[in-house]
Amino acid sequence: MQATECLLRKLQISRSLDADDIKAIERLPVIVRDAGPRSSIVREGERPVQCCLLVEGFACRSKTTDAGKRQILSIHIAGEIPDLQSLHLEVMDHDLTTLSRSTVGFISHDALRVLTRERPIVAEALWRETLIDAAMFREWIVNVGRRSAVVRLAHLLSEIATRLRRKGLAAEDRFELPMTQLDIADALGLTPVHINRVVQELRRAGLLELRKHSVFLPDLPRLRELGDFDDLYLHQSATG
Amino acid sequence: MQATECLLRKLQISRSLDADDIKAIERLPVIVRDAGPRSSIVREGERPVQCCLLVEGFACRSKTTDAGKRQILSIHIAGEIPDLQSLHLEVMDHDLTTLSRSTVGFISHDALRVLTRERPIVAEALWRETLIDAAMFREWIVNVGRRSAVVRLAHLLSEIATRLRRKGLAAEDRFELPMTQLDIADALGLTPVHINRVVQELRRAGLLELRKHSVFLPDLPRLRELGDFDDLYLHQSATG
DNA sequence: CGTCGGGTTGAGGGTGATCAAAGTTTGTGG
DNA sequence: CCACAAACTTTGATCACCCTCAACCCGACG
Repeated sequence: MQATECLLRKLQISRSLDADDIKAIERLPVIVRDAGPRSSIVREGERPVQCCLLVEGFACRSKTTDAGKRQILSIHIAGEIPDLQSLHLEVMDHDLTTLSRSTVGFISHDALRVLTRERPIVAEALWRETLIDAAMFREWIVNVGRRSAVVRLAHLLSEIATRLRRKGLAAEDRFELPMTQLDIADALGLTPVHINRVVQELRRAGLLELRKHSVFLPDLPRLRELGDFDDLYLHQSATG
Repeated sequence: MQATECLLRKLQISRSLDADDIKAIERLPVIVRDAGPRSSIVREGERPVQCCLLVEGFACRSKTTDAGKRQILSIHIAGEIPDLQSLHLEVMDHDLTTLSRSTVGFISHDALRVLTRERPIVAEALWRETLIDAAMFREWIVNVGRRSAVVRLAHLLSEIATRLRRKGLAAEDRFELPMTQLDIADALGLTPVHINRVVQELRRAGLLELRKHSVFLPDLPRLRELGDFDDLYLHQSATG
């Protein structure tokens, strides 16, 4: 019950599920497990029979090119189902890996399919989640395709801060982020060396304090402006 | 009836819809219209009440940064519904524009919602389409994030060739592509000047003939290899 | 025939990559 | 609690890919 709670919180933000919907979700059989840091949940090429609900911790999706370069596609926080797409896409086209030590809940595709076929409103809420995912991918494309290194980093930090805040997982300007500078580099399509320099640039500008894995953003408005960040693409506003 | 035909062809590739499903889709009220080249279909910030079925022609989705740089997010060909996500995301987070003169069919959200609530299998087929969309975004991120200019272009051409072929819209190695070099630049996160040089590099390598808008790919296997292209992410294989 | 969008070419510059090494923190086992 | 290894961060020097700016060319179209 605890595991599905965070899922419920997420889905209810945007949809009004009725009491039966909520009960049905709470009845979902979830197998909860702990996962070490940097452990693989699913890999490209596999055909999962379950989805992974991230109950606590951080995870990321990534692909690796023939040349061996890794590109991180998205960062995931508690309450999200990073591989929901596997419900209708038979084979994984990317990897899903934890960043921090995490607790994950596995929900079988069968159970989810029963749920979504019987409860179209729940199906729509889940569908919507995958659409928001896609919206975040679009913004990610813009970030790596059309912005300079500093702006990319400012944007990434702004996004994570905003999402953590929305979920009530952290203060907006201060949170733990279990990514190394190498991870950040792979997220932004840059090299770790250059990330280091850009981090220092943000530090000097008074926009970032980063020690180990703890982030403090002293001036979020300016960071957002620098990062060309507009949260429209997160599709969380009250009005829709 | 003609307009929904191409949609049906698409959905049936991956799903076995029953006769009633098919009838229900055929009964969808579609308003068909012609659209000039480079005309806007929906813009960022709008709240569409309909989806756009691309019956003929090419379209693309794009976003523009504060700095005024455009990033193309995807190319769309006949039979696709580039803004299907608007069914569950109230406001557009990007633009949808035609590339060539096109014919488009508009289907109201209301009609689609009725259809998907009554027919879960159709809903799943449409959901799946949006998931494939997301998979293409992921690959696009890798393309702009981690590949060199030549490789990016080779990849883009390989993808378009493969998709056109799959839909039976063109021979795999020869097709019309109504994109200028500026469009290609915006798709790959590069400048038109550099695209021009890279096009010439592919020409010299005997991998591309590009005249006006007609593309010929003399050696697709080598182009695919150069472009690091693996069609897994298109999720079209017979086995899943 | 002139204009315009788009393609092509050249020169020079800058952002970020690469390579290499040293410094720092974290974790582990003695 | 210390010693050591491993992982990560930082710094410096050099390099290359791609950008910028600018001009010219070409074909389409009025």
